[in-house]
Amino acid sequence: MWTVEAVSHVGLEGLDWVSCTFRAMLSLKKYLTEGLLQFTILLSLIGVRVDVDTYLTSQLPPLREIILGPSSAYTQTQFHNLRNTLDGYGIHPKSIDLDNYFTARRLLNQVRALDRFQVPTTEVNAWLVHRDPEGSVSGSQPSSGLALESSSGLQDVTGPDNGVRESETEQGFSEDLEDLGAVAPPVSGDLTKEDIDLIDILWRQDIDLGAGREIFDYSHRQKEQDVDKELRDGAEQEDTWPGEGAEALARNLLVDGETGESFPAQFPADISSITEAVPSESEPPGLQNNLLSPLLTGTESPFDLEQQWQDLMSIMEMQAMEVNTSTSEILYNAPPGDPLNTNYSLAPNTPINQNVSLHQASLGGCSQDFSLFSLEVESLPVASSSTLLPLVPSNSTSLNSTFGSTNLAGLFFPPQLNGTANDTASPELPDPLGGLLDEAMLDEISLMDLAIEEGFNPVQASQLEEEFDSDSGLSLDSSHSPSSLSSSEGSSSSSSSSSSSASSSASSSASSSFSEEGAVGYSSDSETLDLEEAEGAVGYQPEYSKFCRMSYQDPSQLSCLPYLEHVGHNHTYNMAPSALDSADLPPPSTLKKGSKEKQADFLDKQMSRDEHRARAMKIPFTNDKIINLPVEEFNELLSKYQLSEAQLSLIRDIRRRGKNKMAAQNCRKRKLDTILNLERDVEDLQRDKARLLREKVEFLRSLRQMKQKVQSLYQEVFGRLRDENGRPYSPSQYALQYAGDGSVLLIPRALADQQARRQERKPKDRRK
DNA sequence: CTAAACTGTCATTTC
DNA sequence: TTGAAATGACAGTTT
Repeated sequence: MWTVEAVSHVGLEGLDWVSCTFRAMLSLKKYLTEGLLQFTILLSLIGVRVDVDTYLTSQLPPLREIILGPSSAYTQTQFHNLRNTLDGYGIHPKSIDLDNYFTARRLLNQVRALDRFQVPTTEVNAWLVHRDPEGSVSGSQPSSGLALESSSGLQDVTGPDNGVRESETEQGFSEDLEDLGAVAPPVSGDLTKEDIDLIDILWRQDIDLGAGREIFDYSHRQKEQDVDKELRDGAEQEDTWPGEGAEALARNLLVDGETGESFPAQFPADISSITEAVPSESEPPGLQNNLLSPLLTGTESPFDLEQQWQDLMSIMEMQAMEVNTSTSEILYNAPPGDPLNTNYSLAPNTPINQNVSLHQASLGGCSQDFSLFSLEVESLPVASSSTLLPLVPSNSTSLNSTFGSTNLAGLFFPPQLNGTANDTASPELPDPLGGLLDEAMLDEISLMDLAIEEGFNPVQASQLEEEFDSDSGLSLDSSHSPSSLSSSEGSSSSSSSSSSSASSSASSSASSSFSEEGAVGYSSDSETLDLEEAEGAVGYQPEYSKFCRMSYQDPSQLSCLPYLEHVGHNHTYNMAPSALDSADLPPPSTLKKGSKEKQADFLDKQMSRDEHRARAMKIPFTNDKIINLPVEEFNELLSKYQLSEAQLSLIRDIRRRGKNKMAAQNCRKRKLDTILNLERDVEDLQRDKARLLREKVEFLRSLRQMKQKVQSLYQEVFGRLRDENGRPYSPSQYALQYAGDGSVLLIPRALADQQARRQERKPKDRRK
């Protein structure tokens, strides 16, 4: 259904575009916007990171999410870090894994950067400067094909605001660097103005999305929330324990969104200052768009684009679906009204065809793994004996070709392909972007091979992205933890189901280990417990979503976060009861005192109520153990310590609640699975029903044809029969009867009627 | 600000 | 009989 909607949507857009082709400015901008978007998403889908997203304005916040899924925040963080790494700016010294990762990827990214598609910033800006004298009047009334290029914000670019903006940009950037604890001067020799702008734009876009870089750092977000909370009601403290210095520290220290580095900040947080430094944030699209891309304006509805790209993602999902079912799906989607309607199987033809066009337009040649699509495309005409058949050959050839002008035209002219003129081949369509985008795209496509050689399969990545709802193409590691794989269960009928189970289970070890071990500072064997937890208890751990809601499904990746890396590797704490109190206190004299305190503070915020209670009651072991230990070991553990009645009661409550919590989670998961399974069953049954109905229609049709054939043969034979006088028999008096042995007898009509009646009764009698 | 979704908890039932 | 699991219901929190 969505496919039809998506295609029709694109088709409408396309018609609109066609009608406005030569009026052009708005249309061209729209065209370019869509084109860039499609281009970007397409490449993102196949694993080539083109940061056109960067150049899109804040009006398109969902884009990143659509491309990368909910994990995009993490990817974004990576990207910032990547740029920082590439540009020589400071990365957090503690994030060794991250550094290794980026070191490993640096070459590829540098190579990519060489050929990076950079239409919007420098080149276009310069071009706009040239256009300024003549086209600065207004962008809304383009009179020629060229004038239309002058976007509405041209004045702003070259006007006084530009200088202001640049200075502000640099100011903001230097602030950024300061915030990052940068080791390089704000404008180093390696950094071009373009780079600065790019970074600025990236940053700005992040802010556009509602947050600074900090948004990608959960610790920081959490800390911010906590700090805010503390500021709001400082008396709320439920459980206080020694080490309040951390909180005091938290008031003055903020964690950098990318590096995790602490830095002093005046309240309110740095976001506000950033926003002040970048005044275009709050301004209407004009200036901003100029900065980002003069080709883009605010005319495009984000929702439409979002819809389109969600549809695109859905198409990618469809790629993973079983292709053989397409026919029955078609039947299923057809209006089930009259099964005898001969149009029954033909009804969805139009959507099908549009669907094919969309595939070509959006996905053609994007991967070598396209056999599914071509299969589908080629199999569709079988089911749809329609006038749209001639389209198929061109489509299949296009599918097999690489990105060229043809496919680009298909990419950027989906409207025409999907519109009424389905047969019109794309090559003769005007392609103003042709050369420009061709090269860029081809370059990126060629670079895609590098990515593949790197062990990164874009198709797999996109599928993984769908399955696990995480791990964007540039995630650190596409491998998932064993627990996530093992617990993704066969019961998961749909992607959502599998994603929930996988993500939750994958996260269980990470979340619990961090929240417990990191926060409390004891329990050296929480990992084994976590494994048990993940395997034995279905592994649905909601703390995960609290802890790193952003993207992390793979616990191994957590180590790449600086502030988590410290925690994750912190196995130095032991569970000795005597060490508890000292562990609770932040280590007084360490080099990383500040960060440790901060982490303790942060992780403290992550603790559940029971954990706080346990800490308050000085329970000498982790809630993890309390909850997950078998009864014997649990009792054994209790016997080791001399606990007060209150402590024992609390421990029992914690155990009960913990067990019940997991039970509730399992229960809900089970419920959800049941619902999903039922849903799938219903779908299957409906599919079967549709298939059976179709077969019935076929049988009835063939039966009718055979009857007609028999009737005509009967009449022919009967008409040739002559009596002894050479006259034909009267049909009213005689009839032909088929004998069991295949012979045909001519008998009187009355006798034939009698026998017919008998034969009619017999089945009825049998039924009775 | 509100509705919906999510999550934790309790009470009770089931195994 | 007891403990653990399952589940409905409710409340608090987040989106």
